[in-house]
Amino acid sequence: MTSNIIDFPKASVTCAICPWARSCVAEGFGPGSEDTSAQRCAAPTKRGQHIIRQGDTLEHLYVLRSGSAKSYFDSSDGLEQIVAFHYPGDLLGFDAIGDGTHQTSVVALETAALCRVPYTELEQSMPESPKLWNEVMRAGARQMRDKNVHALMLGQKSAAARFASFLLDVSARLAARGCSRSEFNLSMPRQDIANYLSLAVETVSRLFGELQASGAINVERRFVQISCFDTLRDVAGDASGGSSRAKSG
Amino acid sequence: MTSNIIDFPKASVTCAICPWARSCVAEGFGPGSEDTSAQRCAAPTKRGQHIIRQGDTLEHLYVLRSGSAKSYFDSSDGLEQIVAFHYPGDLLGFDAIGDGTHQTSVVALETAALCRVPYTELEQSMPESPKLWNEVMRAGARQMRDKNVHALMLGQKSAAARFASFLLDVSARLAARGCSRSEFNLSMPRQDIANYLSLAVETVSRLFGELQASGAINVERRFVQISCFDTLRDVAGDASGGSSRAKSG
DNA sequence: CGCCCTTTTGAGGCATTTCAAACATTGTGG
DNA sequence: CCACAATGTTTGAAATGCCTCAAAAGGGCG
Repeated sequence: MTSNIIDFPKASVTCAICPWARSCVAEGFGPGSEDTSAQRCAAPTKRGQHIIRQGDTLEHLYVLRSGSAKSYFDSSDGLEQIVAFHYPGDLLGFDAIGDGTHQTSVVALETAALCRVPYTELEQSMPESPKLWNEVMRAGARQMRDKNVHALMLGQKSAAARFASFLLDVSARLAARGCSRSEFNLSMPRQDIANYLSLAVETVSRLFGELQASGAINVERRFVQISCFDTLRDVAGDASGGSSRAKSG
Repeated sequence: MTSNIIDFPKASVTCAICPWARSCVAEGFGPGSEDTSAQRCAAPTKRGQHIIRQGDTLEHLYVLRSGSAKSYFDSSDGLEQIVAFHYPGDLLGFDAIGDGTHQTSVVALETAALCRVPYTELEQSMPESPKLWNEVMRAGARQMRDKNVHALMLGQKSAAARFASFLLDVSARLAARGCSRSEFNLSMPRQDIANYLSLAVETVSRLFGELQASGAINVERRFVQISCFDTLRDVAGDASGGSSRAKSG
């Protein structure tokens, strides 16, 4: 078992039978959505393959149907920051709406199925399906909240607190998709966790070890079992010698 | 001179005479926008007053017309992170669209004029004015890009690089609004700069001193003169002993 | 089976924080 | 208009959390 999320059927997928339809922004797209939705499903994407490349012109938005992905941002000076991990139901590519150019790259962390939504088509459907647009906008706004949480984590929390927050976050996201909240496989390498949390890989490795030693979790490579959520929440709060840096006026 | 932005007329303001209309998401709102726009202008807000409070139900979106503001996010554990500074033309409150609740607080940094847009009204106008909605969405997407840049800055750059990036960013934003890019007043205290960049106030103070000593800038309290943009760009890159922490796979 | 990527562990170093104190500025009431 | 308080800013010295460097052990895959 390497993936938490059951694979999505590869062909003839309709929103009607999609397990994620309820929480999916693509649901209800256009008139007669059951028929048209199938053709919007892109071919499965394997681990490491790019779904979106930073700098590309906006042609499609995507909805992740199965598997997982990361999106990252490259600066002009060669720095790279992973800004989000994605799970089924997530909208990919929203930031490209700003100026018609994708601002982040998105790459599959494991075999993934996608819905591909042509943006011009989506744009033209706006007057007749305001509800769908509202959904897209709401998905964007939710991502914005996530980014605020991420910024707070990077800015104000200690390494241990960031790490515990990350585990709780993954747990919650998987639980929201019907998986176990206490047992799951991380789909990303330590390196990606480190980058997302802005820590050194070695620090992440040590934090895994420390949390395991404390009895709060059990780790076997990428397989994680959470045995004490309270401990995790304590650490994620500001338990450790977390700096109280940069308070706001 | 404490403000870079000339004060906006307080009453009877119409989009037609608004200096920021071209880059404003509120422009073109509804039919007969010139007449209706005036009533959408909220009373001027003084320094320290809240425009939006985190947790409030979404009732209005706002457009900043003059002055400046900051938005910040409070975590359940009492931590606080400033996530953005705002200048005229900026849309405020987008993140509330996610679940109908404002996710960040917004407070004026100096006397500010605002356009207040009732959200239900805006929502109902969607079918007839898709262009406006597109503008709102684009504004949101641009903010998302800004947040990615912010995350990269917090995660990957040294204190000096963050600080130089900040000065260049403010300079660019003011320049885009017709102000001098090389001479301006910062509207926020050191404490807010420190929080936004996730540094200690003392570090920010020292960085001001160091950049001034290097001759790149001149500082007099909150008044900043940039004399060498190249130096600033160098520092903002990854010049100093910036950690190459957390590279992504 | 051997190569490469990932993960782990240890020891030392440094960037930035924390603590401490003085100074400047703004606002307020007498 | 001045005294006083509150806030904002600067500077110095010491402490520390996390990184960097170094090296080895553990899987995955051709």
